[in-house]
Amino acid sequence: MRLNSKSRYAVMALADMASFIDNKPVSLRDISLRQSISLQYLEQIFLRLKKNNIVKSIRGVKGGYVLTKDASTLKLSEIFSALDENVKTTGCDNNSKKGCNGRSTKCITHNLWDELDVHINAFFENKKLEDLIKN
Amino acid sequence: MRLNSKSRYAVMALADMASFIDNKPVSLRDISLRQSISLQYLEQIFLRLKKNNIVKSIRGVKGGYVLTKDASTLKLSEIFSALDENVKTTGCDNNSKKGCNGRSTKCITHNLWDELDVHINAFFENKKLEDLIKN
DNA sequence: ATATACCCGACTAAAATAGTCAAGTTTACG
DNA sequence: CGTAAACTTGACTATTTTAGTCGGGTATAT
Ligand code: FES
Ligand code: FES
Repeated sequence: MRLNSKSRYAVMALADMASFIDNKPVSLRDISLRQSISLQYLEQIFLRLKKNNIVKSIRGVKGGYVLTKDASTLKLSEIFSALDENVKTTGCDNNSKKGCNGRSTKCITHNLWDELDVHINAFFENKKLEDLIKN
Repeated sequence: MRLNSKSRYAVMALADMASFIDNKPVSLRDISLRQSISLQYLEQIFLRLKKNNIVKSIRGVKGGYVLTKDASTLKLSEIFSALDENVKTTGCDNNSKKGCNGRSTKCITHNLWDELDVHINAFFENKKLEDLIKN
């Protein structure tokens, strides 16, 4: 099981922002340099974060991004869902009655993977952005 | 985060075997039919399981596979590692001192992903094959 | 004016995934 | 003995996902 780089970078970038507590906007260029993440990749990521109201943008010179909520209330699960990075270990469509094998009942492992999803999501639900900057 | 089909099928197939408690060998053909998994894919999977001593094989007519240990002691983590399906959410080489960004120190999110790995692995470590057949 | 910084859609090389194919070997059973 | 059932093994492939890049915008402080 891997984590994709978009999510990893998103958390990294937001943690970077949060560690500079002055509420001036932070430019992606700065994050890019400090964290060694491609600027153009960051732009892609922040578009998503913005659309999902995790950051807001200020355009023009001296512009950048600011967090819309405090790092102490921002959950990792919010960040992940903003990037469509959802945990899904089942092989079937969870919204359907059908199983991963195409049959009309769920397979013998379905409940296990369901439990696993819950287990992993709990981690993201309980972690706040703040938790990783007070290090 | 997804789970690959090899691991999912491996657990499914082993659970199938474990639910027939008579200790006669179970043929892949039977598992294939009961669980709707491609026979040839199962062969590939069981090669791995055999090499890692999770099952043993009996060749020839009336042959098949049998579990080498009891379902009550077989941990999911053993199955996963047999298939090289390891949890790894960090972006860096954990054995190296270097960070995911190529620098000489670990990045600001490294400890978080490390914690996540531990969290997920704990699930596989605590789950036994038996847990999913007494349903 | 102009440089800084966000905005956004399209594109792509490389890797991973989810299998299939083909050609064996071994052994129970009639 | 012959044969079918079942394991063994390596190679191959189509598709999808990943991890970005490219290129052309628009807004605004100075
Ligand atoms: S994983 Fe949902 S039915 Fe198999
Ligand atoms: S994830 Fe290990 S250094 Fe970034």
